[in-house]
Amino acid sequence: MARARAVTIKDIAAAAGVSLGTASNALSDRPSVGADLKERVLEAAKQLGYRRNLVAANLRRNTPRTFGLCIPALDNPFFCDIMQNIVSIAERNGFDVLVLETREDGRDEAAKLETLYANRVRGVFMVPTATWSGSHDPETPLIVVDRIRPTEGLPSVALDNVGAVKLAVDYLYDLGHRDIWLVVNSRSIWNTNLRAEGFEAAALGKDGIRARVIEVGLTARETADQLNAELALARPTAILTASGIATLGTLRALQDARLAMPDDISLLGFDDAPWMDVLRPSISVVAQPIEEIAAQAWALMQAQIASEGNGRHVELDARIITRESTGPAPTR
Amino acid sequence: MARARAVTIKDIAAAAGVSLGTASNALSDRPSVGADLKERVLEAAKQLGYRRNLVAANLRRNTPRTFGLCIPALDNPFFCDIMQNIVSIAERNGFDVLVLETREDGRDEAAKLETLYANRVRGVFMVPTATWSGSHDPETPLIVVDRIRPTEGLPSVALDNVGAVKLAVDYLYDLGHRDIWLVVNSRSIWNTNLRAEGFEAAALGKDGIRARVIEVGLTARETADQLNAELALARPTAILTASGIATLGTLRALQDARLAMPDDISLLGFDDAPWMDVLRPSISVVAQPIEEIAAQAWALMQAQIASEGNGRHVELDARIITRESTGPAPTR
DNA sequence: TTGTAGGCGTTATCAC
DNA sequence: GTGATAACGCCTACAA
Repeated sequence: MARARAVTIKDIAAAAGVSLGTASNALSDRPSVGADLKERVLEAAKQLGYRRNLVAANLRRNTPRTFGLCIPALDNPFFCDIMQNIVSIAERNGFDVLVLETREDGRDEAAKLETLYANRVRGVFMVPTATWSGSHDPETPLIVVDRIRPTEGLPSVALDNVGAVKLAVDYLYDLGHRDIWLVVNSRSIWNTNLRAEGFEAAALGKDGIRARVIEVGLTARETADQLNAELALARPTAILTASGIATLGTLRALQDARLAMPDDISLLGFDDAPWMDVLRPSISVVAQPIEEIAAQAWALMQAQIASEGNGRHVELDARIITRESTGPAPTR
Repeated sequence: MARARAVTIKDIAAAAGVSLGTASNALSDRPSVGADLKERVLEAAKQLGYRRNLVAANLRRNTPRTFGLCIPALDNPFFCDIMQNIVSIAERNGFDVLVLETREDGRDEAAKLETLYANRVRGVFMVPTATWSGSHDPETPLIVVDRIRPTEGLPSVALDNVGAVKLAVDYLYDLGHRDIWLVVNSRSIWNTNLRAEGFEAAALGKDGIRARVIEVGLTARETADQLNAELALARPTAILTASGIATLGTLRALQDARLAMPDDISLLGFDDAPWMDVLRPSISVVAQPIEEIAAQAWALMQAQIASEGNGRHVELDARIITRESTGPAPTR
């Protein structure tokens, strides 16, 4: 499709009988232009169906109205939520978002970042993979989202993972649970490992609690199978999970073991999902404040662009959504 | 953050001691450049950390390496899957994609489309809202995805909705079901209405079948409540749903009514989701070929760019994923 | 094979 | 308040 030449500012300047500069000023709504001329220019623009060429504009002003977003997996509901919120805020502020998927691949990630830089994005929001080298363009503001890694002090925003788990343990403890398991997919993942550490730390401070971390595979199926094996040997009164996948797998294991929630056992999931609110019993969860995470990421980006608050790290609090899967500990 | 001037082609030309044109040719890997010079240029580029400015390049050649994607809702797993697949294909082909969310709002949609055009995207993939005016830039290839509307012949790709439902009805009929309901959220939505029509048509051709369309509200909760009311009065042997939301709501209703799947009743959902495979019983579904939809959308886009096959419409077949929620009709 | 120069559509800086 | 004119960084005839 050979694109016809689009109508440019020059065309409308000619049509309105003004100079190119004046046309530009009028179209950009700059103060220094007479009301009558402005009218004429705008009219001509509408007549000709003028559409500002943002790529030219961006080239000229060197501050594009585009942000970049690097997400590990676009088919993951949690990341989709993050994306949805960031895109939404950006749009509200008149920015576009270039979305790239890194598929949890560190090599790829570096290439994706380069692509973003080649497009001269104004800044990058990034959920880094575990293998990210950390290398980035110091000229382009970069906000790390959700996953903080023990690296150079990049500005970042994430859940207070330790606090979240502590909240969960408190909640279960107050319901009378003394025998609690944490199901975690892999302690080699930074966030879930933090949650496991938080779990152990929280348990340490409680009287008469028997807390145990069950480390399982990365899929829901593996989680279910391995948890089933554990449940054949012993049984807690409550299970807390450290991720959405773990929640799903645990749910399956409990159904396989014909344990009723919350009468036989309480289940407190991690990360909310629409179906959790609908199923019977609906699933209580530790929910991340995704909107707030996105809002803080945006705020950090603005600060970074204004070169304030370099390297600040923001941690946000989780909240517990109480539904039907959690209840008082059974008295045995 | 006042961005320092980035290193340009001019800088590396100077550093390599060649002319600007040669530098450009070398960096673009054009044939007409000596091996030694090319080497020197590439070396200089690496030394200085040169990064091609794509916005300048795009401006010059007027064929950006960016596509636009308009999606109604970024928090919907089905659309996320579509997006993931399109983004993935685009990336594989060296293109970026600008993602915009229309929130099912037709006014917004027009504005979003304008944004994309302002960025001079190479083409637009779009899942249109019900209220889309259909207006678009004839110069920019537009591929309609998932939702075909009875409009001007835009190239489009979608599920064969009628065929999908026919497949589902055949499947249930063969299992012995004669009393089948279709739960559909709203017949004012084009796709789900097609599914309802397909359901009625498919049932017409079957001996001794009693088929009924239950139209419910737009949320899973409403679906559950309204279906519960219906189930109090009568009960089919199988329920087919017309969307993911409807599936979720139906599931809740069945759990509320304490109907066991598949012994009391069979449930065949629409659109697959990870949790459906994990829960007990796992949910059988009519699944859309999302990868193929994305691949076809891409192919249509390429054809459109080459100005072939204008206005072609592609329909793809659904397939049934048999899991535990469907089984032979109970003999009463 | 290499260098030169014009232009893509804007914005911004000047004179007027 | 308005109008030339010079960038922005790159690509690409075309000339050398």
